[in-house]
Amino acid sequence: MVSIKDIARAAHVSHSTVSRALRNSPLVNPATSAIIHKIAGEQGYTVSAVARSLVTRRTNTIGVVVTSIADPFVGEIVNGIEEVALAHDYSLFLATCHADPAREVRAVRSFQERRVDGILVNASRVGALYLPLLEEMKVPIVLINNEHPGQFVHSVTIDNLNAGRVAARHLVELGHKRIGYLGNRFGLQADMERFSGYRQILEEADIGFQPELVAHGDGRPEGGMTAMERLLALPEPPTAVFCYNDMEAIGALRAVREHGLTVPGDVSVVGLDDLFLASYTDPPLTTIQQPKHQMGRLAVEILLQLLSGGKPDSHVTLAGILIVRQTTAPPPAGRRR
Amino acid sequence: MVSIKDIARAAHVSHSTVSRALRNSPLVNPATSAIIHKIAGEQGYTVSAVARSLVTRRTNTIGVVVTSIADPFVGEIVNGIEEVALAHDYSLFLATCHADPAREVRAVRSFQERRVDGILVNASRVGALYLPLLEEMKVPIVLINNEHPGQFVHSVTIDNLNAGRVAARHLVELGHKRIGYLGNRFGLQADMERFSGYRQILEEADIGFQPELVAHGDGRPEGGMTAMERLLALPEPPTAVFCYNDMEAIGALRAVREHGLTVPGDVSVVGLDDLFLASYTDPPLTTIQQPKHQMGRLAVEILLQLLSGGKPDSHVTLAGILIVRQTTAPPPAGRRR
DNA sequence: CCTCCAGGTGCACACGTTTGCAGGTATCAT
DNA sequence: ATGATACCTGCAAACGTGTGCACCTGGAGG
Repeated sequence: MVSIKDIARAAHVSHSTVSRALRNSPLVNPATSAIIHKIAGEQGYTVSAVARSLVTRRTNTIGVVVTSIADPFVGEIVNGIEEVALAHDYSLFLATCHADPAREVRAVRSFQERRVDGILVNASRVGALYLPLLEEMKVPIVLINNEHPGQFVHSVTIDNLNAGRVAARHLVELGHKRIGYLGNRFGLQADMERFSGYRQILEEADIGFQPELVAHGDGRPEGGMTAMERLLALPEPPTAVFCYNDMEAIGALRAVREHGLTVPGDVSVVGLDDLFLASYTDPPLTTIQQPKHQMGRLAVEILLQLLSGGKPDSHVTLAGILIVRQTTAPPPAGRRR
Repeated sequence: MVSIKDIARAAHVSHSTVSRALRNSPLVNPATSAIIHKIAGEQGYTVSAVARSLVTRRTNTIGVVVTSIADPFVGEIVNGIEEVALAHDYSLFLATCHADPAREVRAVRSFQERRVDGILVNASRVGALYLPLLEEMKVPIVLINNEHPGQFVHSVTIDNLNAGRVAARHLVELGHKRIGYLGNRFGLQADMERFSGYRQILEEADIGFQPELVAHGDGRPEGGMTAMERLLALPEPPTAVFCYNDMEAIGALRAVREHGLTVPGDVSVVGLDDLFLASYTDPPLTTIQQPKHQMGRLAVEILLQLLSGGKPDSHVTLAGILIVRQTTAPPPAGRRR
């Protein structure tokens, strides 16, 4: 592996000059610089980021910890992250935790050792556990889809409360009276907030909250399916459900289908996320669009501001948008009052 | 940021001893080791991986370049990669190239600078371009889902040819005579091989290859949909299609639906990949299962063998398995001969 | 001819580790 | 008392790069 000293020897200059030349410093004579560049090219030199990082105390890396990279939702967020990271010449360390706090702290600890410039966390389950640790390390951290009270912590989320309200209101306006909520038992705050929004609308519409219409899945199709089956087994099942996310909604669609009912004829379904596949369900899914890509971008931008000494807003919330497709309709005639 | 020298000062020993103690070297006295560990804990010391890497000439990182991390297929592969990487204390650099050769070489170059111990590439479009460059760098590289003749290059793929054969044979055995192929114009070898398998079976079954029954998408639902529309617009459309992957199959399902036809009543559909969502399409998708997770795992394992001086098989191919769900059935009665 | 200045270059140290080698101190056998 | 041995510790060099500072050279101005 060729180093700047090798080049220095070949060019009959000191390694300092080589270092400067390769970084295109104006201090070095254009002629010698040209020679150095030429030799560097011939020898196939590539600078060692690790040696550079040691002296500059900057690694130009950011650590990203997510629940599961196989989840399309986080995939799109990471896509956004990668995009702006690349644009600023930052590289990404990726770690998954699969909702396991132990793995999450392990990932963060590993990032520490690697001296990442900043950390992005999607769906933290522990937070409090290692956040104090990070504070003393002074590694800026941005939470995605998860807020945390600490004053050194920044976050970007969607407005979950409002998303719940918008979804529920859509169903109310269609004339539904029995509206279920398919939650996510691993959803933490996000689940609570979406539920709150849903409940608020029910109260405001004088429909009232009916606890038996709430079931919890696991955020994935399987969980959505079994949760929906529970609701369909009720003596008087709901005519509409608002799902924690699109994945559960997909499971719900299947449950309805297997129950011999149709969507939206017998029951309306609203998702949340607007994954690419929401357009390809049958029928196409009505959902709340979450600006996943933008969330990723924004998270990195906040991080970069922090790194350059800026003082960005500590908690950014984005609005979700209702996308009406074909899984929602007025309740079946026999069930209207 | 506290270093090993700070601890040395506090413990009244040399930094060498601290280094050894923290790595639990048997050379150091258990008593002093205990003191050092205690102080290190109090001061919140974490070793600097970058300084260590500089001297050990190992970074314990591996670079992963993929087309798009938002693609569920690559997501599952990366999941497998991450799993065994974590188990061996390797961290992952992630970069996406979006099928852009320029971005791909840029990613690889960045990995070079970061001195990754090895590189994993999913779906290379250039390969030849930077592979020679890598050879002289002696960075082991494993291609996933893409072979390359170079003798220093390793790869893991599924048996595409056989996958094409299995899919086509399944349709032939159901009685289909007009079987279409929905390819991927960006699929390169994989597309060619799957197509070849499909074509072989048609020849062997004395059905013969009909060029008009082949259309190409882009590997995503949109592309699959428009390609399928072209086939459906034929005077005598196919009664079955084999799709390059599940994503295109999902698009195909939608095209059929919007054309007023049913699956599998009017046309059968076979996908390839067996994404998690294949179970949740309507009807659930018949497909060839690709061992995505295992491919990721295997790729890393090969890499690790290379890193420890082993000589693993350079080209591993895995078998796909036909998963029959509900998108395939005999052709409609009127169309049978 | 002397002085000054600007443009280039090199010296030396720093960054935080790891590690071969030498040295130092007990303990023990001779 | 001397030597050998085992155990522990420190010295110093190395990894590859960046950078403040001093130095040198040549040319311009006085």
